[in-house]
Amino acid sequence: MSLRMALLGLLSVSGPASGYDLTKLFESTINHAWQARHSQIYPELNKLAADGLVTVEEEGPRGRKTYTITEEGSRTIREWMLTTGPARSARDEKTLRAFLLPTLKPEEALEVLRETVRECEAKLAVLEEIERRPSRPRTAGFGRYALDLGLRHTRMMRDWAAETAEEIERASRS
Amino acid sequence: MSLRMALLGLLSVSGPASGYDLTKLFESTINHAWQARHSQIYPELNKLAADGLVTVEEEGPRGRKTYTITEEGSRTIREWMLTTGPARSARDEKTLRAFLLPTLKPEEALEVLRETVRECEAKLAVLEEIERRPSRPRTAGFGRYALDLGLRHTRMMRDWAAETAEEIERASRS
DNA sequence: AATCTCATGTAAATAGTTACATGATTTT
DNA sequence: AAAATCATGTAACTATTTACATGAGATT
Repeated sequence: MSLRMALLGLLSVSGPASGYDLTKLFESTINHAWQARHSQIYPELNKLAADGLVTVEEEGPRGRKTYTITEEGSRTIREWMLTTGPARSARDEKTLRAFLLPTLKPEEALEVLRETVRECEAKLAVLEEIERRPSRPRTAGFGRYALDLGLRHTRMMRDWAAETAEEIERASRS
Repeated sequence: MSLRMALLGLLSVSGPASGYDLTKLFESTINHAWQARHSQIYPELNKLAADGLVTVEEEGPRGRKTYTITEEGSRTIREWMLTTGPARSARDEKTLRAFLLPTLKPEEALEVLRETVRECEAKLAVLEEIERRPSRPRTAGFGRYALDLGLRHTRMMRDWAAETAEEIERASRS
């Protein structure tokens, strides 16, 4: 269901787009909250069209199909957004690794944490660069929230890794 | 692969356990980073046993099987933990919803954000309660990192939702 | 005796990944 | 002319969810 909603959401906020566009949009916007390959996106768009939630308004060169969200599609995404249910799937391999840190010896755990700090800082540099450059008006509002959450999440992770490393270091010295 | 590693990790840190125990451990510890039902856990444990990464050392009443991690299992989890690869899957439906907030009208988005704040605060109360009560020695180190990250994540989310709500309110007043 | 919790499993369906397949248009 | 990018798709495999199925032991 989430993939459907992600696609409807992107079409709703960014306007009409092709499967190819959506694949790239996925990568450049919601990538850190949800991932999908073109091999999953194309069939899903066909299903969405069959269900009347999107339409192909335009066919361009190289077989390009431009999808547009329909009234029914808009109603569907709106209802999903307003549905409050605690049944939210959350999977994060990085966090999983963090949980399993105690399986390692202190020196090994330290190395993993330091690597995490480095990765977070690299990601922060990218996100802060995006923050500085003005975005195209079409995705402005959308990008704002996404970016802000991404920045906060990455900083949180970096701080946790750094402080946990310090704690382990202190403990192993005593 | 992640489910295998989660199971090996839990067995490594918490000691021998049954599929039933592991199902509950999953829920009570790494639930916010990874989920798995018993219908996925039981077959995976059988595969792990077939691959020699765990053994059934003990069979109890009601067909209970107590799994223990083997030397090879320990080597496997250790290698996975030390492998740094940027190929980490991360899926979070809550964050996805946050991204799609611009599909809603400001008043609706506000309501969703306020609900998010309430949910985070409820979750924080639970986590802070766990933090206060002393844990059993067997899962102490494990619980520490998991809990700390969970607390930080939930606070980050709450603050983001609250501040974003304020921002939308300010914007809609002008 | 009934109900609850412990305990394990399988089957069917949906979701997601990896690999294969093809061809048009644009850029160098 | 070659290489890069645009563009869509399918097949096979793996992962995950939902629903079905069963029975033992403990508690009320």
